[in-house]
Amino acid sequence: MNRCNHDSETHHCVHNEHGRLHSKACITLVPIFNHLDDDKLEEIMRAIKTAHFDKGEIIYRAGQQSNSLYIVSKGKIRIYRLSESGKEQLLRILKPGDFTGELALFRQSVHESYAEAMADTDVCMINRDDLQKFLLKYPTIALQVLAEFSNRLDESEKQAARFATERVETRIALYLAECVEDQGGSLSISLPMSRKDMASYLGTTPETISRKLADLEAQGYIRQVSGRKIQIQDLDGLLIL
Amino acid sequence: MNRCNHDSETHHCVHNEHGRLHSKACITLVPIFNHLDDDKLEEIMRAIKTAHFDKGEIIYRAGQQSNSLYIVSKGKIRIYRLSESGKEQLLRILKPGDFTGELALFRQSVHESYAEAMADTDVCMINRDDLQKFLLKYPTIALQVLAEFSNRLDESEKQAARFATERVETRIALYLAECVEDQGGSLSISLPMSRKDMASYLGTTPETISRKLADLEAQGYIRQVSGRKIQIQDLDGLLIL
DNA sequence: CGAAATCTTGACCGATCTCAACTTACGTGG
DNA sequence: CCACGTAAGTTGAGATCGGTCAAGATTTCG
Repeated sequence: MNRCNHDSETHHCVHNEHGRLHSKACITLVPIFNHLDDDKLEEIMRAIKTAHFDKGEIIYRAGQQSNSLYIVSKGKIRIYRLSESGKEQLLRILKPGDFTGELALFRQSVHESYAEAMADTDVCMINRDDLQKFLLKYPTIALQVLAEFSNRLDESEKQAARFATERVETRIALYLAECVEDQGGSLSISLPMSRKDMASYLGTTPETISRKLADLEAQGYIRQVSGRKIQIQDLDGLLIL
Repeated sequence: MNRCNHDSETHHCVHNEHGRLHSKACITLVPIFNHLDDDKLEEIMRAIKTAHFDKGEIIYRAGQQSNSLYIVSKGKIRIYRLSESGKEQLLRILKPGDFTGELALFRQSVHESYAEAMADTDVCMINRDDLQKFLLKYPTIALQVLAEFSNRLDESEKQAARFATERVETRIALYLAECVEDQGGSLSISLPMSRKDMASYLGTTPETISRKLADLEAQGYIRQVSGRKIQIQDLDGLLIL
């Protein structure tokens, strides 16, 4: 399964011509670019390559040189870190339109995290030099990237502050609140990940997730419909735990 | 002590002309700008205002509109967050040359954190519109800001991953390792903050910090010289805790 | 030199992790 | 379409880490 040695991902299923088909759909998804006019989009699309990764494949790993920005056009990507002692923490899950690989792109450095395809996924890739060129040529893109980074930094600091100060039950409750979608009147959730990933994301264990969800249900805040389906019974209550 | 209502900080001790004196010294400290030639620096300095904050004053607080980028020219600034349940987490301490206020500047939004002068401090301020103007006019600045954001995001995610996966003792050990300075042969540390702040930064309590430092000393990894002075006896040992 | 703040230490308790058994859901091949 | 095997999720019991509260020691600074 270790077919991904250095650079393997850039050799893997890269289509340039055929990519042109996908890239438009892909790139217009991306907040960073979608303010641009067609000419500029066209220009950027010429620089884009696409690649496919099978479920379970590693797209990049910590320590590897970073060469491009990856934009998800289909599928899902798990971004995670390994801490000093080797334990894994799930940072986020990318959906179509999200991008990754930026961290290492703006410093002369290497990836700090791992990216793994959670399903068969297609990505659009822009290499470092082309991206820098576009950022200098069209500074509004840089402003969009700055805005995106700001959001992500805010997210990350918020998450860190929660780890530092909140109990597990509270972190779970806050996470549930973030997942809420209004389904015809009632507030419901469909969790985007397994208990194991949720535990990794929230800095706990699957067992504790199970127990705390059961507690929240017993206290009447939520109702567990099925494994990943949850109904919120008392959102305000959840938020003041 | 609640003299800082909305906007108070922008009215507080703003000097424009006299500021000109400080700004050059200040701005050349900042990695974001110091690649620029003198003409551009001059232009930027004209947009800079300076302000002074007394020890303990709040420079901005969460929920406030963000209007400018703050660059520390003298003193120290504590940046912290309040979590949902109201507990404080120390995010970082700014020294001269560091900047803050960026988060809210690149989105149309408000501060998420608090900034408090830890000593009498001078800051240089660039307001939002001027900054955007410079970023568009001199895209290399934007690239520098992107690099800085990348670093900060990396730091924040690393910190979050540590909270999520490492025990307190390990977090303390890793923090100590980051503070190490080579003092003529022997590795020594002088902690930049109180136990209380360190606890807030590392997501624990002052009591636990005391205890764990005592443990680390008992195990021969460190030697506590005085309150904030520590000698490292076994750095490798610390790092595999 | 003394008051106040900071830091340390102790005793206790609770939250959460670990390990293990058990149950449920899921995907595959017959 | 069902049976089976495996992965995922749940539950329980016990152990541990780290937090809380309180007392005592130390440092800081006026």
